[in-house]
Amino acid sequence: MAKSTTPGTAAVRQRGVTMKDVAKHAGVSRTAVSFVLSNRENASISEETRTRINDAVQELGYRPNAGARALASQRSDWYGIVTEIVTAPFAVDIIKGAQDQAWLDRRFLLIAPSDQADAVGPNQGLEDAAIEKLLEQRVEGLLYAATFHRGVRVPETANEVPTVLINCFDADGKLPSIVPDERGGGRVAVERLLQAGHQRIGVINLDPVIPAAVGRLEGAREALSTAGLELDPELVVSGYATADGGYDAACRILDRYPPKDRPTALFCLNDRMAMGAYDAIKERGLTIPGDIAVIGFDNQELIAAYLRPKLTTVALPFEKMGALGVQTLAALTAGQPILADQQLVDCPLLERSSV
Amino acid sequence: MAKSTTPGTAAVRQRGVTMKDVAKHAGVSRTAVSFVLSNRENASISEETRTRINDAVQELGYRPNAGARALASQRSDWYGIVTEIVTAPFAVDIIKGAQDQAWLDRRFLLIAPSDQADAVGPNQGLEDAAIEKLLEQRVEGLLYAATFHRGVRVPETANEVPTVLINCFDADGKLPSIVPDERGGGRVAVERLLQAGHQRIGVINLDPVIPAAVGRLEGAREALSTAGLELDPELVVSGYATADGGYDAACRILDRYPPKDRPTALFCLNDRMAMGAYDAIKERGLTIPGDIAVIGFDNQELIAAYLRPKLTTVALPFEKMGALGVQTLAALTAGQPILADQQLVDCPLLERSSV
DNA sequence: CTCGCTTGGTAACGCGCGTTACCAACTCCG
DNA sequence: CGGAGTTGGTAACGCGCGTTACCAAGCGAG
Repeated sequence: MAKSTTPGTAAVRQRGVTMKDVAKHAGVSRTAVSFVLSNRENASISEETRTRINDAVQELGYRPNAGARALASQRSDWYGIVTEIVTAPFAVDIIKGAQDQAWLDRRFLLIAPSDQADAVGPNQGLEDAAIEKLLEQRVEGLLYAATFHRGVRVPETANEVPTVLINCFDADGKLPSIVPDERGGGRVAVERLLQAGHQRIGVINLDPVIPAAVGRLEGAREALSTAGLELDPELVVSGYATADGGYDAACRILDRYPPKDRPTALFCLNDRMAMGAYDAIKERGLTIPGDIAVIGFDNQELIAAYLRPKLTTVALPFEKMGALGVQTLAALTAGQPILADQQLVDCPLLERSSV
Repeated sequence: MAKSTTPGTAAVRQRGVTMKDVAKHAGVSRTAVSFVLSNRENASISEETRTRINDAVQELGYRPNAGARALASQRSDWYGIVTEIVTAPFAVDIIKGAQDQAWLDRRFLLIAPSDQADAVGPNQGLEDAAIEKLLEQRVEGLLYAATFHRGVRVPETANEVPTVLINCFDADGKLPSIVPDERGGGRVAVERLLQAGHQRIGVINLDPVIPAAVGRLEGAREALSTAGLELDPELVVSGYATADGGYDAACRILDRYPPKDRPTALFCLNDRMAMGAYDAIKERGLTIPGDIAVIGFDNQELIAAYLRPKLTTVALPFEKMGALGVQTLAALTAGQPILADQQLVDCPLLERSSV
């Protein structure tokens, strides 16, 4: 094999500089090298040899072998995250948040796919296999993240290592979890509408059984009751969680009343439905927010930030949940007690131009 | 520490079953265990002891230690991907495609963040650090992926290992890359419009210097000239690559002509601009696709699939590029020659309802 | 019987590193 | 001057596994 270093071909060999090479180059023992590289407190290495070793590291371009280190030290500095987000990237910011936090903690995040989404799908095995693979890598903790807030059942194997659920909770109630504060989000949304002077507020609801719908609606009810109002059941309509569903629901609610009785604001329980509601409103010659204010939920950037007018909405704190997941895991692996079995994370209001 | 196996706490210990344990349990040597587990051809292990060993593996719940294996065998089965996609997840399907393919090849994908996006950003160091970390894990190959098609400069260190660029190309022209066939995409889009009978086609252009704009426009020109038509420069307007930009551009193009001279179709060079164009069209009381057909580019699901009517668009083959990246890497690490320095991947037309 | 060959294994080394035990040479103090 | 403590290191083991020697028993052929 030629010595050429043609980039991008297998001819480029790993340099393979080991601690032994460094030691020889610096004229010391391998142990000494290990000591200075790991910055041991009670090392007792003279300043002079210390710099000599560091120089050798530089000159040879030594790079520690993480695998060997993990083997010897019995800790890998890895967390694993298994998630269907890889497959359905709606909540990809969870990964981002986790990744960033892990990076800060000088840890690596091993990302493995799952497909729990379709319950007992065709390749249910994938998830178990993924966890198995992660454990083979000797991850020190496991994150389990879902694309939408719901109860899940985590495979048994996950119990071998500290595990934290993100954007979902353990149906068996044994594992700690981190979920959005849907109720608080619903409350803040309706408070915003009330503050803008709206009293008659229509709600475009999701499938009423999912945790998101339950929580957000409850929050809405709370906000209204604090203002001395009640949620008129007639003003709550459900639909498919799509733009079409939102369009249909908005049409129903808008056409049901004469203009003066019409709600002056719509709280759409997700942004996709808000997108459909926009069409229904514009189609009727009404303006946003002039005639009807709209507030969404989820803060799907691609929708909320590009609708015209831009959609005021409540954000799902994906990134924060991811980061908190890693922090919680760090606490667990360090043997610290967890703060709470289920941590709620705020859903902040994002003001744009539709209210 | 109590023996309780409270899940999710540090009390749960790694089981730590090693090959030695398996060997003892099966009454054989560790070597024998290693042989059957790695399915050696010329093993010469009797069928009987083979099953005895397998049983022991089952009973003890033995799980190989990937790190130790990597250390001994001098191969990690890992690829690294460094990408700003973690930060700006527009092209997250690249990761998905790569991950799936890697999974098929029984390899792991180590995902590390980058922020090349902002040229010489505040933490330019992040990228180098990320690559460094990946090399410490002894990845066998490197993928480098961008959120949008452009030239990049990859840090030197990446040369120590086979490297493939995805959705970007090496500004120095040394590394193999995989990019979308923008020109083919532009052609197929305009062909679709021509086929629907449109002759007067407006183009809403991106920033004219980026590769995507150049390629797509060239493709459009090709399609027209094949049909004996020419691209009227007056019908090409540029704008910011946002919904607002698309709205403005569409307004300009629509208001410039009397109805009979107006283009009957708009080719928007990305979906966000198409989203804005929708508004401009509807605002003028025109229907899609009745009065004006619209075709987009990128296939951003959240936009294209939820616009009303659903947007016909050309898809960027993110997933395929990711998969192809891993395949190319596999070929490189196996010492096979690469197929081509720059591989183009088809951008397929996605028919929906706006043409 | 003996030589050579197959079958069914095992002992032992090394991968790169963390860590513990130990050791020689210098102080310092009485 | 002798012993205790400090400074500046080193030898050697083990982490879990792949792999290469090597070896004993059985067996057929000459």
